[in-house]
Amino acid sequence: MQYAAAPAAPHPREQPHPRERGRPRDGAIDAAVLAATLDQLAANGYEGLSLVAVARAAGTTRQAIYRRWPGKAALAVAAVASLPEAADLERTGDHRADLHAELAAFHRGVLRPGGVSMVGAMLQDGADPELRRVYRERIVAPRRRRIRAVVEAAVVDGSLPAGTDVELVVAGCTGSFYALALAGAPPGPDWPERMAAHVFG
Amino acid sequence: MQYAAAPAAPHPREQPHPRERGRPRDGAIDAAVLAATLDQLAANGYEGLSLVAVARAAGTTRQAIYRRWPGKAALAVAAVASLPEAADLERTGDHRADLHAELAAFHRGVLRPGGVSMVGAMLQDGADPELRRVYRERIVAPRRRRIRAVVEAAVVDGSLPAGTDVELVVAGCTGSFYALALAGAPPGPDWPERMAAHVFG
Amino acid sequence: MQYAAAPAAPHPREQPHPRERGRPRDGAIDAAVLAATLDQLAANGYEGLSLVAVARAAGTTRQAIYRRWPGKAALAVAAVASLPEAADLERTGDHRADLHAELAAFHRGVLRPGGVSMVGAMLQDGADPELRRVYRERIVAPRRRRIRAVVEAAVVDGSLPAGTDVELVVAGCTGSFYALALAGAPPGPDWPERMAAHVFG
Amino acid sequence: MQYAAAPAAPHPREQPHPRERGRPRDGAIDAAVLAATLDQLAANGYEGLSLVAVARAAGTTRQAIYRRWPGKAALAVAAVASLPEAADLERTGDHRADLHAELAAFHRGVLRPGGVSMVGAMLQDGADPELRRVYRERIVAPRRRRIRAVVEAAVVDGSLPAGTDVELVVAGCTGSFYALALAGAPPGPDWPERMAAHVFG
DNA sequence: TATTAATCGAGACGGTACGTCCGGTCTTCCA
DNA sequence: TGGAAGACCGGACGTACCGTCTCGATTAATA
Repeated sequence: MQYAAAPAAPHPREQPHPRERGRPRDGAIDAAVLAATLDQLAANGYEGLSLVAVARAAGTTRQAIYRRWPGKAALAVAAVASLPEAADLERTGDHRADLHAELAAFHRGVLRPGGVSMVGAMLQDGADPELRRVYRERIVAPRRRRIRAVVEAAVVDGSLPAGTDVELVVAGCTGSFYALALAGAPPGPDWPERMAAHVFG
Repeated sequence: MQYAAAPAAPHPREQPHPRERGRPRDGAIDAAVLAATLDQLAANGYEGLSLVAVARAAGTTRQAIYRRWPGKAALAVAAVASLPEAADLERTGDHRADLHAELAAFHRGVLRPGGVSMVGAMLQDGADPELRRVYRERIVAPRRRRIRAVVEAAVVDGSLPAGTDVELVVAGCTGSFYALALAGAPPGPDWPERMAAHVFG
Repeated sequence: MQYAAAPAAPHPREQPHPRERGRPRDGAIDAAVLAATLDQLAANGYEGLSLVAVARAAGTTRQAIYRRWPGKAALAVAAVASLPEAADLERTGDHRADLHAELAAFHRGVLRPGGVSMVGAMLQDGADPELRRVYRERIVAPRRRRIRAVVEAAVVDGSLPAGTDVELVVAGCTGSFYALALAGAPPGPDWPERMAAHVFG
Repeated sequence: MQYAAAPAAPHPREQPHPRERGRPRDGAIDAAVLAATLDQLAANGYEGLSLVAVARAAGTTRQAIYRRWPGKAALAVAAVASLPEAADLERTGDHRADLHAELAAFHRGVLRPGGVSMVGAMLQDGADPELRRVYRERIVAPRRRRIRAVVEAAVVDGSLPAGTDVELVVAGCTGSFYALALAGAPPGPDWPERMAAHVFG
């Protein structure tokens, strides 16, 4: 179990009767299923995600999954949505140090088991559109927003030239990691520092 | 196990005897299957790629496919790899124009049906190692080599500063595309030009 | 591994938990599949028995068949074994009439569709040992036991000489049928009577 | 290789031009294929007879088989027809000794590797009718004829009663072996003697 | 001696069946 | 009512076989 589900996430399928009748859902099953889903998703991609394997790994049955989510795609969405969102970092005003800190956080995140695989899964057409949307909203967008803030601040105070194509700088930061991973040469632990030096050389 | 479908080796699986023994493969089947695979890939993505549908669309049988490629994944790689790889481009000496041309070729390639999906598949841990190796050798490495040549030439003649981190520049070129695709904002047709301008601003 | 389809155990595979858990098997499928199998067996013989055709004729799927029997051979055995086994017959004390009745029952059984083919399959070295064991236990042994009882009773009361080789008499009863079938001259409907007369001439 | 093909058997498929042109057939292939076919037939039955396995065991290819026989059924027929026919035995006039000798010959034959399996294969509906016909003519009928001759001679000279059902006596001789084999209790080496004693007790 | 024609090894091809796995739905018992 | 177990349909996957076909290389009788 590599990931912890976000604790505040509401129950995926709203109960028809808000007044809960009968036996209540076992919350431990939600967590175990989501964690197992993330593992499977990272290890085998969306296509290789097997509900029977998830149920087995979570110590429950397929039916318990279908009671909570309408299908495979929704389960994957929920699993990704349960990933903890990185907290905002302190800004020091030293842009290079700020970017270094952001990229170090990104690096730690993407190097978690299955992190790169998850990126790969999200790039595939087969993935459910809703799944990709949630992943972007919860994982990709916040990270981009934070990196962009650092870069824009640098442009404002003249650390970067005025005409800088901010979008490409931001995309190049995380993108260089993907490109190197795809080339079979994932960058080493000094990558965040090198990247920050490259941008603010 | 060899999956390559290089244009110089018309039959996907290298024959152990260079002198071909037995009835030769029907090249029309190779072409029809690859074309049908690309269609299916574009229409339904990798997950929706069905060998029986491919065989039917190609007017042949599943067995003829399995004779050529060991399975669905290899077929998909072969289909993408079978598309005409951009020949080595003329160098004009104008580094910015050269990089623009290279990135335009990359852009065309990655926007082909299933191109991004293929990148995603190759980033996943579950992918067959041999498959990833072939993909890197046939697709990723040549492209990186060509882009690197342009960047290094620019460093040599002073168009880029001496201490430039060439690897990060190269990785940032294609990587920015991946990052934008992952963010749900795949760059538009002016991306090669913007990227070249960004590097050689 | 249990193939038996005894009337007292309606589900072919014994459930590990005597208290049945989960959704129970649909008995109508068992019946429909066995009936379709017998039809196919009679029409095309064992070799021409196709599980997909059986499933289609039974209005179900191959998977439902594989849930019940491990394969084609076991299905064929179950089909033949599923037909009503002659109950123990009343002994009249008239040994000749008793033997006649037993052999008539055997005759009816072995003339059922696929009956002789099944005997042939069970004589072959390639047959699954477990399969042969079940066939012997459920089909062959009871019949032999009943015929032997008649013959032994005849020896006891002097209708047959004291030194009679009972085993050979019993084996000769059913065996003569096999020998004639092998010779391409399967005996006619008077065979049970002739055989009884031959033994108790 | 358990069996030797009959040496005098003519080439299975007549050559269209009696004047042999081109490369002549390799007679060794005929023999090797027939022997391998008999082995496979005995080991796996007619259904389990695989031409690719036969070709491999015979050190040749499927095509060489199809050049000689039109298909699987014809190959099996030819293989069975190649079995050496047992020579007629000397009659001593001692009926019991004569029957003993005949049954001993039958016993030796049926105990050869795959002998019982071959009987089983011939009892199955799936076997080609022509195949069964040839087997009967070449193997079963001569044996029956010889045993019948002994029994009829015994009836003629009064060793057996006048009204004896000769057909059932003959069928019971070999049939008892089949019945015991089917019951999982194949008779031991004294069976020919016991059987002769049983008939002429 | 050169030609001709058939065989041999090898393997592709269409078609069909087998046995396994998964997704999504359902039906039963038990807590 | 939820949970565990498992049956159900539909469909895809990968393997094996049959009978036909098309290659290159070989081998002998003929021209």
